[in-house]
Amino acid sequence: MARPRQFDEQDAVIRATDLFWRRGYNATSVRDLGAELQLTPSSLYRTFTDKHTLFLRALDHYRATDSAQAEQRLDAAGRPVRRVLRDWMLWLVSCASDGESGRGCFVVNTATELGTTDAQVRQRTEAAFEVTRQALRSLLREGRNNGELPTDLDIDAAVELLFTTVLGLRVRERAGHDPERLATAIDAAIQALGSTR
Amino acid sequence: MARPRQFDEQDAVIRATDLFWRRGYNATSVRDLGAELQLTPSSLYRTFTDKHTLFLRALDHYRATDSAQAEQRLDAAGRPVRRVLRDWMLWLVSCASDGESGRGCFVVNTATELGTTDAQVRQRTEAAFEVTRQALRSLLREGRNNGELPTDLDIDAAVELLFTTVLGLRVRERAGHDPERLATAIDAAIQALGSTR
DNA sequence: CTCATTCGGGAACGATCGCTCCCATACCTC
DNA sequence: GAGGTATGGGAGCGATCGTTCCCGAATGAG
Repeated sequence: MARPRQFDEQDAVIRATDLFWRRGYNATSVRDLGAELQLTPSSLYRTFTDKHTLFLRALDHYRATDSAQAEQRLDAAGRPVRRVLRDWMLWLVSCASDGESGRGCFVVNTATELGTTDAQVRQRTEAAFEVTRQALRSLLREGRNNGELPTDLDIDAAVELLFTTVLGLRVRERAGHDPERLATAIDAAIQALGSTR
Repeated sequence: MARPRQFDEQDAVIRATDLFWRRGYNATSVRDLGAELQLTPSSLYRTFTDKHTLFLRALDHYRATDSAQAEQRLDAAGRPVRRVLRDWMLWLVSCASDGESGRGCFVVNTATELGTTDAQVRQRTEAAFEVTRQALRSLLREGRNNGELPTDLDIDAAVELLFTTVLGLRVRERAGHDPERLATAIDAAIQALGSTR
């Protein structure tokens, strides 16, 4: 029934995610979004309700694509655990640098910009964080079980350290820090897991 | 000559720092600042030129007080290096929680919000980061020299790991994460330094 | 005291903010 | 084809943005 859309809603969400990711929530205006998504204010509001709702959509899309890809790359699937972890972290601080640099992580940027002020946003960032922690936990458990990591490794402590390190790496990538130094930090974090094997 | 100020400029900078710290640059309006600093727009602009310049003043003030205090707490002065490091990191994630929580680190918040877009801001955040790294380096060197840390400790790598961890801790404090988990991450980071002594 | 100078207070500038409304247009259903 | 419906385009809403200007008040210098 009625006239169909002339734009792809999913594509619009992708462009919105990119813009929010680079500039943050407050620095991105509805008119910026309109120009980037190539749709008028009326279409934008009819489709996405308002700026805040579109931002939540962008966060959800980021989690369903970028975050999901990160989680997938953490799946060992028989490969050496240390290698998987190292490649994963190196990818985290370099993937955003393809083409243009300093985007960091959309979730981390959002968490620091909005803090705990927005309940809906916080729920999503926390969920994204928890997924990462769980993926790290699974990987470390697998490494400990198959002997690649020390049998007395404190998984909970290692997860907290690695997860915290990852957040720091994301901040540093956003801040434009030297990739070699980030690589040094990554190797040090992995070495902290212990020396078995 | 002429009429003197009725307000304390330094006190105004302190209040401005507090506001920028909590809300970030873009989310803080000049009128918000005026209400907090209890001065009219004309006084604000006559004294601080404009919003951006006042923000730089706030960043400088933060570095001269909070950052300087952090650096000071990293000075071992004969105390055990691990203990100094642990107390320092615990203080980092708890000091901002006195009274009101989730402020994180003003420098980290700024670096993630503005990224590398603002040259004047970036210069200041990078300078603050470098000070922290140097303080960590000095502490680790002292620990290695007096036998508290392994003699074969890779100082550069350890600095990168600790510094990255600290940034992650700041993000997590801002995000309202459980202090106990942050403490777990801190202990894991220190344990990663090695087991001598 | 006089005067130049800077102050505090506040109105108001143009621009932009997030958002709404209207209408001709284009499509699906019947 | 006719009718109902959601679309795209765009003017424009009130509010707020960062900033400027003006003016009476208060002060130090001569």
